[in-house]
Amino acid sequence: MAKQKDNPAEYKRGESYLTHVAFDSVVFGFSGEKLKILVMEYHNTGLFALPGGFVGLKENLNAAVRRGLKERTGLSNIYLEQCYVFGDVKRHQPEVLRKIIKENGLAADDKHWLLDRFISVAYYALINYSKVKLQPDSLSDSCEWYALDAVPKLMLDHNLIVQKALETLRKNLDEKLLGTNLLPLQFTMKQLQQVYEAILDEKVHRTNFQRRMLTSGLLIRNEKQFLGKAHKAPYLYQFIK
Amino acid sequence: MAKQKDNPAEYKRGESYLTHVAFDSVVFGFSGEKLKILVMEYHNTGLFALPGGFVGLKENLNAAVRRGLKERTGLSNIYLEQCYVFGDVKRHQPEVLRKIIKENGLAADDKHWLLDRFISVAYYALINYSKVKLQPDSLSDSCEWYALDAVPKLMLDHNLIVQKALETLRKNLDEKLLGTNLLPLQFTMKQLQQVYEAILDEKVHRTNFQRRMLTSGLLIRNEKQFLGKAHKAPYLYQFIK
DNA sequence: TTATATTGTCTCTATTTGATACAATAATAA
DNA sequence: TTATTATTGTATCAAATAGAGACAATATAA
Repeated sequence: MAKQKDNPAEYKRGESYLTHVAFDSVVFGFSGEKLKILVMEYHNTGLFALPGGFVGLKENLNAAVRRGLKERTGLSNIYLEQCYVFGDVKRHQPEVLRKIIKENGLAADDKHWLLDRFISVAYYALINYSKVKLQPDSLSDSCEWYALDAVPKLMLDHNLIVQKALETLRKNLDEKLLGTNLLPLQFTMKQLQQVYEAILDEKVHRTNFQRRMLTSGLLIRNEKQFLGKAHKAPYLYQFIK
Repeated sequence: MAKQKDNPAEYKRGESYLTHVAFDSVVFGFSGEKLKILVMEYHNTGLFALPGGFVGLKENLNAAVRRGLKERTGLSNIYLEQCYVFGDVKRHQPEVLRKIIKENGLAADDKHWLLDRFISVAYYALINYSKVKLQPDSLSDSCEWYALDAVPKLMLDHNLIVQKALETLRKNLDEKLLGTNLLPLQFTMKQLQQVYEAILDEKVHRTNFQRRMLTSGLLIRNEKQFLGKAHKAPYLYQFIK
């Protein structure tokens, strides 16, 4: 639920956002054969959180999430899916938010809109890791990639959100070769296999995987990729839209 | 987004609910070999809507939805799943809500909380049709079953919500024999097949369906059901929890 | 030229799915 | 009592799909 907007007065009073509604994004990237997600860290608090934000009074929910992602990653046209709404009362922990507000030199009176209860709509996003330019916002001093097996303890129920996002991603993985969203436009079969293995967290049989991908009819084969390695060069594939 | 609570003053001012957050439920039942859903009609307005409601200030989102369903159907322990959050600006149509408020003799001043913009969390529920005792609320004069192919034009984006719920249900149909939630505790294979056919809106191959269900290991076979028909009596099955 | 690591294809088998045949049977009609 | 009828449950084909491994092709290094 990290903030992403920075317009002074309205922002402080929360007048430009829908009250009680927030969103959080689990942004997946793939690098070094690992699945990673974006995590923000707040100034001087030791608190980690998922990138998120609030919905403008005249803004579509999905558009708000895209705006947030754009501000953090610089990317538009991101693959994005809703995954779950977290609406339990116990996720309301004003003391946590108060800490963040205080450390940022804002007035943390009890009426501050950030101290209210929020329902959070969770999304997951799949992005091309190498295209991202990370941008923290004014409340946080970093926005960094963390491998899934090294995600720190996050505030509120954000670790739960990560779990739910991963489950949803796994469930949806096969429809239209979702995994390709984590790769550049052109990729080798091995890369695609590694993405699958990272998401499913299990090994995949190489030649059967290759057969399945090729017979899916969703890939087109391009020229070969010569990397100067002492073995047969792989073809480059790309997803057919 | 039909209201479901009736406590006078607070209700009018909306002080007991989270602002901007609503929920709508697509309640599926199975009867007469058809899939049906619950639809409410508002007094004197010709407006039809899904049963829904709002979330208490100290109430879990999921609990609010269960409360709503309990009030409408009398049932607890309903099978319930989130399906999507509808958060577009264009679903905000205060004139529609104003009409409902007016026809119910309430003060429809421009500040009425119902006229605000709402994000709606859509759920679908699967219930045992024969167990339901329908209850309209004070704003609506009916709460009735409609076959899926005979659902009237609903207010706002509620027809879209129905569509999304059906899609989600179809996608989830196979996990843990979802369809059994629409049947009594014990049922014949034919009934289960009819539920599948109603949900998928297509015929299913009888003996292959039977094989698939039996090998799933999720059904236990009980005694036979003798209905006095001039043919072999079917076994009764039930879902293993 | 040979060796090496990897890629792409093929094959063999096992499993799952689709389609059909057929025996079992609860009530009814003869 | 016996034959008839509409189903139900099971078995058995073939076709499609998935799992496991063999092997040839090949881009570079030795």
